[in-house]
Amino acid sequence: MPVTADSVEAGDSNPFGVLLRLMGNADLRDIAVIKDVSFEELGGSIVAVDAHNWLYRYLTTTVKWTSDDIYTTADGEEVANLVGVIQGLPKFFEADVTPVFVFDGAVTDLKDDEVKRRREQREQYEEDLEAAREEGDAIQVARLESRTQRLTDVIIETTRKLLGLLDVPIVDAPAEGEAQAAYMARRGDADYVGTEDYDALLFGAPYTLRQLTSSGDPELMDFEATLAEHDLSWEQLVDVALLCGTDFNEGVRGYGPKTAVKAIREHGDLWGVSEAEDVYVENADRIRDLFLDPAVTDEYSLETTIEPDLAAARAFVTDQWEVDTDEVARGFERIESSVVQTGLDDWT
DNA sequence: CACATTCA
DNA sequence: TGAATGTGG
Repeated sequence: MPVTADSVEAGDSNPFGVLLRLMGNADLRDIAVIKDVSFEELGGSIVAVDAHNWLYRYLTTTVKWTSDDIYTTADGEEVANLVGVIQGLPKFFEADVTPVFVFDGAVTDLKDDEVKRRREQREQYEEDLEAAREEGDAIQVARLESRTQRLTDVIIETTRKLLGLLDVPIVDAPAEGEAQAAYMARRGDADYVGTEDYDALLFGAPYTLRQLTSSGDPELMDFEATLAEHDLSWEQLVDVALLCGTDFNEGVRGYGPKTAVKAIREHGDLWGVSEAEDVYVENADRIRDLFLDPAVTDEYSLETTIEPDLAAARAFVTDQWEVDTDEVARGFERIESSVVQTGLDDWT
């Protein structure tokens, strides 16, 4: 599947990086076949991690409980991501799981409206935040800060740099990282897609791991089992999502997961439903295509032998960025011992 | 996105 | 029971 630039806004590398979610598709959870797995049984596998999703997860949950000044440099640059990376990687290494971080490329123009809405929303939050700071309302400040959290260029760049020093493979998606990760998994280059996003299912990711950032065991979302469970084709599953709502469209009022599945099965596809039940989904064909045939690339190489330059990585985090916490120190120790023990090192 | 609450 | 809506993270 070649790179198709049709549906991608050329050269527009998401300048906002905002990940405020105005609408998601948690509705898909009710449809998806999900089972619990243990991290141990993933040993030896490769996980294509949706890098933005993973980072965001760390920035909004794990890291935010440490105090700001720890990861804010003298110039006011917030690099909590460095803590997240060092804290999050050991989990993979210790289970002998090789992560591959897939970064987003250009933003799809269909998402323009969405991005615009998010930016406006963010600006509003920042105004409120300023006001809350002036009033000294600490609780409100904390709440709004979590909402304005975003992946800045510095965060993306320093994350990439650090992953590079740790010899963790990186892949650059032409558009959606999620789509690229799913593609790699479908080709068999990765065993799983790692993301919290249910969209992975719509991109046809055979197996998706959720909750990779939390301490418990992950969830496994099974694509084929999901289709079989509801007797749907991939195309039909996407149509179901179009009715419920995706990142690219608002759902049709009155259609949740149950109703949507029922309708699609009854009428075959979205057009059948449109005709029979008088509903309309804007840009349906384009969005459909975005999930079924997204812009992806074969230009990637996966080096599964990880040989981190720990000295350089430590220097980067603690000296250059002056992030020196117990969490970071422990994270490095765990990385050091796990990489050696699990044989991710190439000593042959 | 998860979870709780409310409405039909 | 399922859909819609609001809140917290």
